[in-house]
Amino acid sequence: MKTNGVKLDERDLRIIEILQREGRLSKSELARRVHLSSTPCWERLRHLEDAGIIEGYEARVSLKAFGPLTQVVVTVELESHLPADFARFERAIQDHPEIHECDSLGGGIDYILKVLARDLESYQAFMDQLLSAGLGIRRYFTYVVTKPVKRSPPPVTRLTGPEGRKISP
Amino acid sequence: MKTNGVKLDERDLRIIEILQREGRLSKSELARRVHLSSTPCWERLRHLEDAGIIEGYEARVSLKAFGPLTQVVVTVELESHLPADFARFERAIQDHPEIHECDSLGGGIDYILKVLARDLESYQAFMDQLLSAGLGIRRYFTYVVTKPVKRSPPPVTRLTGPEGRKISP
DNA sequence: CCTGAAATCTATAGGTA
DNA sequence: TACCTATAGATTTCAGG
Repeated sequence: MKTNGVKLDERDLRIIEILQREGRLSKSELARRVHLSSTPCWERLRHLEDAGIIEGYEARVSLKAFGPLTQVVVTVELESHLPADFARFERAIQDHPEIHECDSLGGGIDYILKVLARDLESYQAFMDQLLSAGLGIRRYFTYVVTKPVKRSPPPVTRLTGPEGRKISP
Repeated sequence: MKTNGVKLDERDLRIIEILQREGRLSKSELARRVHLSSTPCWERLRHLEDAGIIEGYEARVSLKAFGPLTQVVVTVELESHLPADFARFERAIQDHPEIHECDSLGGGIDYILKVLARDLESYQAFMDQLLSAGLGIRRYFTYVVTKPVKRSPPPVTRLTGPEGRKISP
């Protein structure tokens, strides 16, 4: 990984913070918010994007609007922990849009998945298919999401020191 | 909840799909992509936003760029399952930006949290503080995220029938 | 759903401290 | 280096068909 560090000052962090919550704000309004004229603000934003600090922008969709839908959290333990087995599982995960979140975990659970399905029946049909795919899944646990309690952008700007800080893109 | 259903056709779903991945696409380019001129496309988008189907837009930030950071998945079980206890816990969750995801679950775990911290030490300090806050947490399990495997927009447009479908906003 | 046009925004050029 | 103003070209928004 290249570690050509980049200094981000308070203004850069503020730009990030604003766009994490209002991703489609116009560049001119953004400039107003951070007390800059449009050019330097535009240059800062371009830098944040080019450096890969801002990776992209996403519309956030209301699941309720499309409801009824079923969200499920699934924990997965694999049969075997050889690197090739992990790799095969992780590759397969990418092919299934139903799985929209997956993290590898330490501490007794190998993976945690977040699955979106029309209902529990189609969730189970999906899992049956996944289990039959020869991915070396030893066991899994299903936890239905009964209520989404909170979803907010990762607080990256709060975890960086108060003064300018090196960032590795 | 008002259930004034709204019909979404293929074009609307396509608009949603595109903006879920390219949230800052210009409206004129969006119109090009869905083979419309800019006015009707603009009207459709405005409707999706006004109806709350598209809730907002977010910049996606690279956690690696801000690294080293520690992501932790935490499962929580409460002492007591009275509605007031759930409510108190859920209210408290909102006040902590470190917790950027929280879902209420069925199946033996009450809540699952996603916590972002600078390192394991500050994660533990945060949890100690949360445990001392009198939220009725009986026990919790910590699973460090060793590798983010996948993150993609929820596939809402795939879960809706092929023809126009009623949506409740 | 279209065209057209005024208001606004974007991206760049050129200049100051 | 970091900021500014000015401006041509693109985009957004809306009126009218």
